Amino acid sequence: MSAAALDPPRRERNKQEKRERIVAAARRLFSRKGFAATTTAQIAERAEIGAGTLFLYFASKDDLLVAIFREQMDAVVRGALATLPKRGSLLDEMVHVYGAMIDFHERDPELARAFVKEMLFVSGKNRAAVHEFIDGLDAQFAERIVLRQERGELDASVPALLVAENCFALYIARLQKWLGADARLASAQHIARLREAFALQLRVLELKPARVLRAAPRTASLRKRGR
Amino acid sequence: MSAAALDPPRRERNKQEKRERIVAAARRLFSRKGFAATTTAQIAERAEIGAGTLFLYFASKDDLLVAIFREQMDAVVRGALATLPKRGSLLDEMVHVYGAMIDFHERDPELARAFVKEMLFVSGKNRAAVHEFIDGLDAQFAERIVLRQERGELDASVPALLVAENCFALYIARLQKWLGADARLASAQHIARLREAFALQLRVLELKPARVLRAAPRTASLRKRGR
DNA sequence: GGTGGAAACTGAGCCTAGTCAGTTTTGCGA
DNA sequence: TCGCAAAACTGACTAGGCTCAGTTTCCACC
Repeated sequence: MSAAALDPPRRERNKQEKRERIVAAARRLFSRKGFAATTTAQIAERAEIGAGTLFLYFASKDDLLVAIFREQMDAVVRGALATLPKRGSLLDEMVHVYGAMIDFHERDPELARAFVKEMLFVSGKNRAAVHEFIDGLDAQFAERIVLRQERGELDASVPALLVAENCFALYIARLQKWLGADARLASAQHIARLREAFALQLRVLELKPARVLRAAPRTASLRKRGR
Repeated sequence: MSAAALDPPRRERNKQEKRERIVAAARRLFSRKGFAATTTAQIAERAEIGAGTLFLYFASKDDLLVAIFREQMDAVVRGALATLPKRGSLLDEMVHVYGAMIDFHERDPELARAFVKEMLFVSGKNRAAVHEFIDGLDAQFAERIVLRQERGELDASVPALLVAENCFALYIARLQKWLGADARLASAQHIARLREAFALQLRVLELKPARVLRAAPRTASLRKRGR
């Protein structure tokens, strides 16, 4: 009926719209009842599709979560990059961006937990998207490192991309530790920890003469930081 | 019958023995048919217990996997620590130990994948065990760092434990990336990558005058390493 | 040696992610 | 306008992890 003046890609449009309905339904239910307590049948019902249709769009419930979350992380990172502190140090910039992600994760730790657990293990289109996200982030910071290296502020003999990749590794590993814990630290504290870790990695970029200043008493270097 | 001269803790002994049977059955089935293809019912049958009994000993199938794997990793690390290269650098030592773990993971990537995905998110007794394992490993390396700091070989102003923790983070993050990939690199290549990452982190420990030697051409620092 | 109650155990059955044979919708060429 | 192949969709069904009400085993105390 009335299949009149629709752009040729009607099929495509329908599909896209259906996908949106699924995502919207899932988002709502996940945040309302939690990830584990939401069934795929409920999502399908709310999206007004058959129970099996959901799996034509997403390979699994986990896949769906990762797709949703990754899109949101994109926005978070874009926002953070747009509000970088003027004249801040590289460390400040990194903490600003990664801190924004951490704050976001803190809003719904159960979802974040499931996402962080899955993100590196999804396959298919989502896997590519996740890795593009990570590579993009690494590239952003690598660029900012190079910028400073060219300005002579940082040691130019250090491979910038590798530093950026290492920082992401520090972020993800600590995030997992944080979210994996039953009793969770406040995000502010977690960010402070991450800053320490970053600072240590970024020291390799410091120009040589600048160091040595505050030499700690030797035994202090093994001291356990309060947990 | 003949319940004669058994030590009082019979209950305890039975429990321990039953746990062993479950672990043995699971190990065998997992390595024979893979993790996903093994059902908890099969494990229970082989261990000669009821289907529900398994869950009195392990909270979930994942929990069981983590318990088994962690015990094995203990052995791997003990072995690697016992065969540390004499007179090797700190980097050599780290690559020796973490490389042994990677080689172990390569033997059964499907199991390793499942383990690595779960290990930081398990709860209960297993969670404590996993974190003891990690903390123990970090402490080992921190000790070796301090040793060299005291000998004057490394910069004593750098917090040793934090360096060790960062290295573990690099290990775990890269391991996840490696195991998450569909087409997997040979472990030797993966170890080489990890070595690079470690090397970069460990530079912070170098004594100041030693650096600058081979200054790379400035633009080279962003160059993408071949993948 | 008997007994009460706790700890350990069992397996039928529940729940839900994911499948697939069959049905409907769509786009296109005649 | 019609026919038809391919794409999209459906929901009854399956598999398997996990639960829990009921049963058995164990042991401390009489």
